Amino acid sequence: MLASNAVQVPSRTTNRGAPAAQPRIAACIAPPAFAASQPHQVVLYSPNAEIYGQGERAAALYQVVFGAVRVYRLLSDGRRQISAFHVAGDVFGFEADGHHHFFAEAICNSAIRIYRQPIGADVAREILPVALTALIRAQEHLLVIGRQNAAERVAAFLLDLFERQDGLPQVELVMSRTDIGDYLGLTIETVSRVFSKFREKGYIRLQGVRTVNLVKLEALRALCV
Amino acid sequence: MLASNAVQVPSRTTNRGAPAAQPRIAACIAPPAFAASQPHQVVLYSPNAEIYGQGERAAALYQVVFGAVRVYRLLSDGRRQISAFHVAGDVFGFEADGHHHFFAEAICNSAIRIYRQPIGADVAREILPVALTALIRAQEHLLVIGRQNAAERVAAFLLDLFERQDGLPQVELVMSRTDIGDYLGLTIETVSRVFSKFREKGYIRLQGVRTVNLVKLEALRALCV
DNA sequence: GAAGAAATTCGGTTATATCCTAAGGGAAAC
DNA sequence: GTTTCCCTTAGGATATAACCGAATTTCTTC
Repeated sequence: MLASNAVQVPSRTTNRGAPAAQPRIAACIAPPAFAASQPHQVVLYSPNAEIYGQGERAAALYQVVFGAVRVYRLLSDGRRQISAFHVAGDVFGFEADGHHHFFAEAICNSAIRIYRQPIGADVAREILPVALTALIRAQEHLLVIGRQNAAERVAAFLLDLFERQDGLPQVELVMSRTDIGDYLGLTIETVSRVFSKFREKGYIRLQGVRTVNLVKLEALRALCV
Repeated sequence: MLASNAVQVPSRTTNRGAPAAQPRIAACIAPPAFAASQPHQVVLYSPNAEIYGQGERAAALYQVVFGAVRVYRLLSDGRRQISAFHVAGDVFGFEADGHHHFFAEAICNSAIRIYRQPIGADVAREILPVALTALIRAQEHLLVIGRQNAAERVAAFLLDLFERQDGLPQVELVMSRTDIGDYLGLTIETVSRVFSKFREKGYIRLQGVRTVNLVKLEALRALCV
């Protein structure tokens, strides 16, 4: 079905999660289409498996078929900043100079569609709006972590997930508290405290640790205006 | 030379700077070219003049001919996050959905080349790498304000200016301490204190308030690795 | 050159989030 | 069913940067 030389084997395992498993080539499922007309392959990744690493040559675009991905950068002492989470349908892996400036890892079991063709004018026109959306998201996130306090950051995070889920008020957190903290520029203790405070105030209801019901949307919205 | 209906008049004045002056149409100078083949106009802006505002319809791309621009976003209580500074040659004003999500203002007297044409496939291919560079810059800035302390942020800021100036160790700060603070997610007092500390340690030398000599580049680099 | 206004720097206090430690809970493995 | 491990929650001390007030410098304007 697919040539074996197309398999990408993760070269690196992070020190934050479980050992990365070998990605396997999946049957070609057909979920949210981006450029399905373009030749591509679909690769499966286990939790915490590296999809690409900082410094590697970049020659592909990636689209989440199912699962979730975190894109992040590290300081030498281990401090980590997650710049984005990606879920089904999202395209990521844009690089300007042929090299990856970030790490990308699967958060949970995930399937990633990989496009390895060079970008022609037609493709550029297709992915430009996707790249611009990512740019705006990143710049809006700058406001959140640069100028908002802990509660405001968490509220913005929950509302962002909410809106990405087409307004379903029950939000599934695929990522851990550590991931959320590293995305919001906070520690896990602070994230946990804010979740507790929101629960006490009746803004949210927690079913287990990974399921959040947004009860008082207005209160959350009022926090991050 | 240029049609008078092409003049863009700033509709809004910020509460942070001096009143905005009317932009005037400039003679067509010919500095760093981006898409000089495309039809465009050049508009002059006075310090603190608004180039575009959040919510306005976005139908143009902008390139700094000379001067400097800040792009920022506001919270309702006035907190401000500057997402980028742009200097001669930089292209900005990308928007994904036909609306501006940010404000753009001239910092000093500036000339801006404005391209109003819709983006075709050929143009998309040309500006995609520019947009991707902006995306990477924004995401790298997330690491700075999300995970680095005050000294590390200022060091990263100075080194960024240094590298954008092709390695000239004398850096001219076109922006105020307030702007720097709002770019780094710090208050002006903290920015000022870090400058003083760097001066005491011999990392930098200050000639006046707006001229910085980077004396110990290695020390600054060591701060933000 | 003098006066006024704005921007910057400085000092001290306070608040927020981190750091550190430990307890509690849930999922996976045995 | 039990154990183990990891993630999460919780509590208290600490540190960093914000906040407040004021002095100083720099730039404008006359």
